[in-house]
Amino acid sequence: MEHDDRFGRTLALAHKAMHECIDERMAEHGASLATWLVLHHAVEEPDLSQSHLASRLVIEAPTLVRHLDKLEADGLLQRTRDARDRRVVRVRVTDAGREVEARLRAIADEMNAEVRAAVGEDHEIVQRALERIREFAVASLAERKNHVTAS
Amino acid sequence: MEHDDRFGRTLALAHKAMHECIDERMAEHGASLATWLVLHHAVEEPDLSQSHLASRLVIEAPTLVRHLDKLEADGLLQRTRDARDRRVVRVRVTDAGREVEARLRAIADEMNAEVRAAVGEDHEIVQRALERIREFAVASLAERKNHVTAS
DNA sequence: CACGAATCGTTTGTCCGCTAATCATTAGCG
DNA sequence: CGCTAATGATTAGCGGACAAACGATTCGTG
Repeated sequence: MEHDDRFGRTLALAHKAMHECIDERMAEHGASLATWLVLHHAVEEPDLSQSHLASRLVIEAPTLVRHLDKLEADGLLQRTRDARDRRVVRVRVTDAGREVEARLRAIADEMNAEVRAAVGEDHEIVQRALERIREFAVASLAERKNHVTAS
Repeated sequence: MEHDDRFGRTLALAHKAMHECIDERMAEHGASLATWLVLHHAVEEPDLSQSHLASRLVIEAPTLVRHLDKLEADGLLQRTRDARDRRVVRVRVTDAGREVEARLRAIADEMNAEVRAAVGEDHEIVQRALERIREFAVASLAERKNHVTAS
């Protein structure tokens, strides 16, 4: 009783605990999960524009700006205006940034392996289920927006 | 390729999409997921102290204070100082608050059912897996803190 | 070619979460 | 008894997300 077996609640609590755990581990290296994600995607795809990088990260442009401000101030990446289209800013990770990213990625990979082990043999089922949840929610949201614009 | 099959990422994206979807539905009633959760737990267990309510919600006391400020200003609940221990504040939902809570709970239940359907027959497996993830992360975090205090 | 529309990055302001510090009150112990 | 310690709520301030509005630039169509 009182266990509140709502799916969304379980999902939220699992997410919160895992996020907190990773954040804590990365904090020992003076970083955070959010800034690592930026750094990671910027390493994976060099010279992205900020808007493209934001869409890879599934965050909005203003959120990205602050992370880039911090990472640039820490000397982990550089912002350069594109010569051909002077509106866009290209993001490039420095050597120091690549080193930090590698250390943080090791943490993320380790955490990932531990969680996968904790889940056990069902991890593929679970991962697919999570993807379906996301697809459903995104579709539901999109449909709602259509109704609004149609009204 | 480039699919980034990290478990934590999938979890985070599913959580984000579902949270956004529920928030959007509740926004049509002038509410948010966060404030509904407060209202809901306050209805379920009347006359809780704020610190106990916060622990039920798995948020910190200062976070709760702001939600209570808003809900009280909207006339959905009342705060009264306990006579026996004048430090504690007891939270009681008003009739208007109960009405709003019921409407929002209907939204939550509907969303829950839809997500469960989207997941399919594996929903129990998935829910248990999410609970294991949380347990692992919480345990890992606690152990880390022990090491810190022991050092 | 020129002017209105779209695009890109940024600023501003809000929401929700946290920690650290503060204030009132109560508990406990000398 | 009285003083210190602990407890409950609050305030202040920060991190990370968002939307809305703004300047700068480029596009596109007349």
